[in-house]
Amino acid sequence: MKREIVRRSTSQRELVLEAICKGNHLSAREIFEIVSKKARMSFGTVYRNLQILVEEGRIIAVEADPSVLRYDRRLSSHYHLHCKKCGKVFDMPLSYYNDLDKNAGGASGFLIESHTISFKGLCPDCQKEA
Amino acid sequence: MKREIVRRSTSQRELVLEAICKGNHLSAREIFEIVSKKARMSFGTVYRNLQILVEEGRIIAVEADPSVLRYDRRLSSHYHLHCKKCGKVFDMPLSYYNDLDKNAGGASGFLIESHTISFKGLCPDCQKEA
DNA sequence: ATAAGTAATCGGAATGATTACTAATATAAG
DNA sequence: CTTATATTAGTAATCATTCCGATTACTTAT
Repeated sequence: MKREIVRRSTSQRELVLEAICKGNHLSAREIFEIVSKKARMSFGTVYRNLQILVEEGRIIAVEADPSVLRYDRRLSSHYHLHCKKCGKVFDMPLSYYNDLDKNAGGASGFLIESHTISFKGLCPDCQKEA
Repeated sequence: MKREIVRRSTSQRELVLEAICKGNHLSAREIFEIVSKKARMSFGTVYRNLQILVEEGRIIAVEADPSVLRYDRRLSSHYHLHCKKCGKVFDMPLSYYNDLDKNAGGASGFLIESHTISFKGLCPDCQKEA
């Protein structure tokens, strides 16, 4: 019998969410830097609120850059590209392959919940410089 | 004019490679624990040799578990599943979608080098327990 | 065989992301 | 307003990974 946690609305949580919605694939550090200018804010608070927002399904954690988790507002599932040069993460204009989970699960014996596809390459800006 | 680095064969490097080939998707820490029983070995040496072996194309780094890089002998490109419960990483029996890179690059303006697909779910053993 | 040049090693310190902890604060409900 | 407890700030701790300086050990040429 676990007690139900009743979430409270706090300015810090709303500011974190706002930063994510305005920004693009921000890291916890970047979010902290934006939000700490507008309100008193500690690092732990950023991380805790990111976990809560993910749990509530309001944002998603993006793992395209292996060195750092990035966060994005929740839209329909999609894929990402990580630019080798500038390190930024971009959305890829492909829709989610629903069939992939079913197909991959069937033959293999794994119970598949979801998948992510991460592309590696160069973004348009970095191609120009090269 | 960059000087060519001439690699030397060392017992540490061979032991790292051997551990990877015998094991399955080991982390740097796990490799260290195996190899340090057989020879004098420091952490930095494990990491340096992992980088070298990846560079030489003899092993690959697998990013399916976001919290830690794992290493695998180099086979034909394939995909991985990260079990939510036990945390292990498994090979998925699917062959690499060569077309995906071409298709995704064409429309988007990105120059795509490669992609990875990571599945999340439960491995057969963990399904039984649940 | 010896010396020179340099790749590789050890061991530990440094870094960077993330998590954990504690006392103080703030919110929702009665 | 009071109470219960979710949330916070601030800091310490953890964990993976990288970096660095001194030493060791291959390799090649003498």
